[in-house]
Amino acid sequence: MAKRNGSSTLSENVTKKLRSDILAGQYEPGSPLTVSELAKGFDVSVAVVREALTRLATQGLVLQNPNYGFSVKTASEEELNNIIQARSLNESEALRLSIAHGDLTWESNVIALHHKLSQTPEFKESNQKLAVREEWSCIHRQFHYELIAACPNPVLLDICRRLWDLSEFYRHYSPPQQQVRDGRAEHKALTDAVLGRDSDRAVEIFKAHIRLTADILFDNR
Amino acid sequence: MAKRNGSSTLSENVTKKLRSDILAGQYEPGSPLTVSELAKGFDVSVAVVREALTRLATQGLVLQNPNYGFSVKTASEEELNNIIQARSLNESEALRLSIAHGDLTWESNVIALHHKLSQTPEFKESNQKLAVREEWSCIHRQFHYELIAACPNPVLLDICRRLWDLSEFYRHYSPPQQQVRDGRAEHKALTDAVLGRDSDRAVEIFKAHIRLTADILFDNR
DNA sequence: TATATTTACAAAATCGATTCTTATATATAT
DNA sequence: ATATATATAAGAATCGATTTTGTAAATATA
Repeated sequence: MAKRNGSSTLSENVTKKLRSDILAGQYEPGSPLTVSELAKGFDVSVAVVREALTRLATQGLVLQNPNYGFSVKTASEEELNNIIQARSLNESEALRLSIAHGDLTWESNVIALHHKLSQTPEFKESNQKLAVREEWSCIHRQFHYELIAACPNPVLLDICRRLWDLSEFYRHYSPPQQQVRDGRAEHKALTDAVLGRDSDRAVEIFKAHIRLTADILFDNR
Repeated sequence: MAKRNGSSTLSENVTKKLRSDILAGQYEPGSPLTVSELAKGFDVSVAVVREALTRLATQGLVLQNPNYGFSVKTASEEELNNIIQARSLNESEALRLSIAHGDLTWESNVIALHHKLSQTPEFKESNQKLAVREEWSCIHRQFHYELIAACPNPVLLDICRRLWDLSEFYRHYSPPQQQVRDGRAEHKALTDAVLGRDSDRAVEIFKAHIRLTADILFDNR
């Protein structure tokens, strides 16, 4: 850090790094984020870190208690359900609109990303336990985002993006998955429905897909 | 400003003031928000204003161009339509959930706020033109928020709150209304449907209500 | 004249230091 | 023993100054 490259700002860079660190599970949920410590770690001033934390707090990934400082967002099954419900609502609608408006280029991108996703391993063996690979995580996100990318409503897309971040948070922090389901089949079916312009079916599959994700995370049966 | 009261922070206060100023139409859409000027105006340091602007930028009321500064959000008919679409989706769902979960206290609050709203004049004559009264604006907001207050999903409610701010922005900045419709009848019908626990009807009225609001603002026929 | 380079300036971004808050520990009083 | 008051230290919030960036005017170059 400490040096600016091109036209970006330190605040922007620190915000991105901090966000991806939090989403990648670098910090425990609820653990304090001390401004001065982070500033030392990133080798920037407190103002920069403060601005980054303020951004993340407004987005809900970080909590802010006035005069008490910042902490990583906490996790609860109840909140995950609420996030899934909101995502289900907004991403389904975005998906419908995307299917209705997508052109050939969009179709091609969906196919390309589905292929990429299907060829990328989801887990890695590290220290006896399964860990989600960051690369897969990234492609998975791109795939889901591409599905709704043709939605012509940026306001809706922005909501979807933020809700995605919130669910992504849970993917890394929750108790380790008991079962490993085959997401590949679901992604394939979803892609087929989308390319076949079958909105109802695509939405149906999508809703089941994210519902199941939540269930597995907290091991509901 | 310059002095802190109780447990709140300067940043919080400035954020609130700035937000309500923007929503009340104090600044032109797209006009620059110079940090140092605002700091002088509020009698605080630049850091405080910067933090406030960062928050508002993350919420979409302010635009931020890296190394170029902040400006008030711009307004377009297209964006208003997108906001209305997102609001329609989220607030309708929140309304359904609220109607399904609301208890007696909630019912009473809805009745109380509807009464208050119905007894408050919407416009005031100032310099030949109609201006929205801030007091009405505030009660109107409270009324709509109370309708969905019993929704048990805070994530959804937060989305609704933000989208409300974005539409509120348009209420003050758009070209002056040609026609003055009677919102009272609509609010009455909406309240009746809600208290009668008729979700479908309530949502139907609500959607028409906000659709009409957008149409009038940009004078669509 | 048109284009490129330099300079000057205003405002943004960043910094390091100072002032406030809160929580904890210690002391004093009931 | 419990409650209240005081001291202290860690960290948040704020400040004013410094550095960097982008814009526009001025100058130089083709």
